[in-house]
Amino acid sequence: MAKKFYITTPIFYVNDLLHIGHAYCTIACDVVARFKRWLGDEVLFLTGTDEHGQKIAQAASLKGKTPLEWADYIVSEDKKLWEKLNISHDDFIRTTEERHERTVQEIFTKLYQKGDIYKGEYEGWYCTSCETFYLESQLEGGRCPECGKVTEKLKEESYFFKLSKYQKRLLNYFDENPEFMQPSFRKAEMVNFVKGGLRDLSVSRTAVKWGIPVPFDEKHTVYVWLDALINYLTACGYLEDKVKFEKFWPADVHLVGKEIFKFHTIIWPAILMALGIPLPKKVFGHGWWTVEGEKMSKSRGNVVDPVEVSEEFGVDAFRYFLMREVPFGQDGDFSKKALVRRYNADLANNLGNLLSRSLTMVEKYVEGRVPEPGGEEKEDRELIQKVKGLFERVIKYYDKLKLNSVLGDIWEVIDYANRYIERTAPWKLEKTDRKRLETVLYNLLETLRVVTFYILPFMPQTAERIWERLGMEEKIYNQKIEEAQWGRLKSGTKIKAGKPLFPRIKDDL
RNA sequence: GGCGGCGUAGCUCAGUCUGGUUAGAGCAGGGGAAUCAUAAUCCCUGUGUCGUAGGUUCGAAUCCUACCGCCGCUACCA
Repeated sequence: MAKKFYITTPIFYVNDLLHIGHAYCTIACDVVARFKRWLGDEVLFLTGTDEHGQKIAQAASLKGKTPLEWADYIVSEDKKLWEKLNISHDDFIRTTEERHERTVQEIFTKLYQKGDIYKGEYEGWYCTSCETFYLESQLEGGRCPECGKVTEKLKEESYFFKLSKYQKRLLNYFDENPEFMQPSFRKAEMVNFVKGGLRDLSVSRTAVKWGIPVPFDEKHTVYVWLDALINYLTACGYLEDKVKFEKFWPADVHLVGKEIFKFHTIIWPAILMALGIPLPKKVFGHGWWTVEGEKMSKSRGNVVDPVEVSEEFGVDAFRYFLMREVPFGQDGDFSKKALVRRYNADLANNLGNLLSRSLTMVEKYVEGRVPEPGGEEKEDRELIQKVKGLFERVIKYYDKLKLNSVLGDIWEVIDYANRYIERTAPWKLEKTDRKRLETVLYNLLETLRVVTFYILPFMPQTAERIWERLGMEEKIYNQKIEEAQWGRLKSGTKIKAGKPLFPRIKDDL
């Protein structure tokens, strides 16, 4: 029976176009989703957009649009980006969709009836020109942190979620499920935070009009975070498809940025506990990208546009760089210099050149056809062992989402294959030992063929291109996992030598 | 302020939990080989105060203390 696998990105706020950080998160999910599909799991990979809230209404009116018109525009841009980056999501949820609004209202009502949401008063400092409430701690010298104007203390009617009630249960859960939060250094911060005491959470607003109405009290709208988090339930059929819900919930991985880790590891679990629903198995908080050593920000004007980078270096090179450059979970630095270095060293010199030299030799020495392998010698066995051992090593890393280590292991095999060529020196064998030559070339091609399966989740286009070069007729996407076993390459297959996969980039930057 | 983390080769880091061979890897640099290949590849090449000062120990990058430097978290802004 196929296992299920439910993985999510956050839903991205539609206040602006997406940047490298969003692309990073989504590409990482895509890699994992593709790998799991290859394993034969039934995958639900979800992404989408968070469309409610004051900021969206403001952004829209600034452009002379209604909030929904504005959201529609951003959504169409987001979808274009995911297509460009080869993102293979199964669903794209928008919080303005009817299926979601109904789910949120249902859940709000349920929690209210249960007593976990109650009506109270929210006390805060209100800035009339920004129409926003602030906590005392957010004020800068008693003034609005946004516009600097004087704020006034106001009380607002609000519904509250009894977050405080779940403090103990959360700590117990963290304790009993050490894998729940990753990376571990962020876990410590969360545990600490909960230990410090939890206050009930205001989960409705009367000042915010652009939001989902509280069903039994329409002057309130649902707080955007509650609205947003519930998307994970909506999309797997919480309300409308019991069978689907039973199958996919709980989510296997919520992959989120470190800045929203807390919402996913504290507030979200507490809500689920209140609903009596199992918690997601894992929440992973990834790091941020700086650019040329500097924090990325609009005001600095250094926001990296994923479209631009993919157009300049290729989508796969971009995907590769993001996944390879930084241990997953840590912050990383994006620079063209670093990208070019990775591109040349890993993609052009190691992988690309390995393919080129292998295919050329097959063309020159054995008429472009996969030869018949003969008896194995020591270096053959070493190579084959490396290739065969890849699966076991890689799957451990996938479980921990150490995607950069997955690539590290794949490239170890690629490096080894280059060394294998030097050791066996086929150009000499060509003159001295045809049988041995054929074995060596077969092993090389077979190594490339198997490795291509491992490259596929990271660089789908590249995998497809290598696959074609190797003379495979079926699409690699349709291949079952068994095809990655050593020795499935058929002798006699006609290969297709061609231009370099990754032409070297002159690094005069 | 409170809690936590980090400081190892020019650069990025592994190793520290479970103390014990000459402290490792990649990239960059230097030398050489080879010629199938995208001047790619392969081989050789690092005497590094393992932040500083103490301590524990037969023995510490690894445990403890202090100090210096950097960073994260400290809720309702997505």
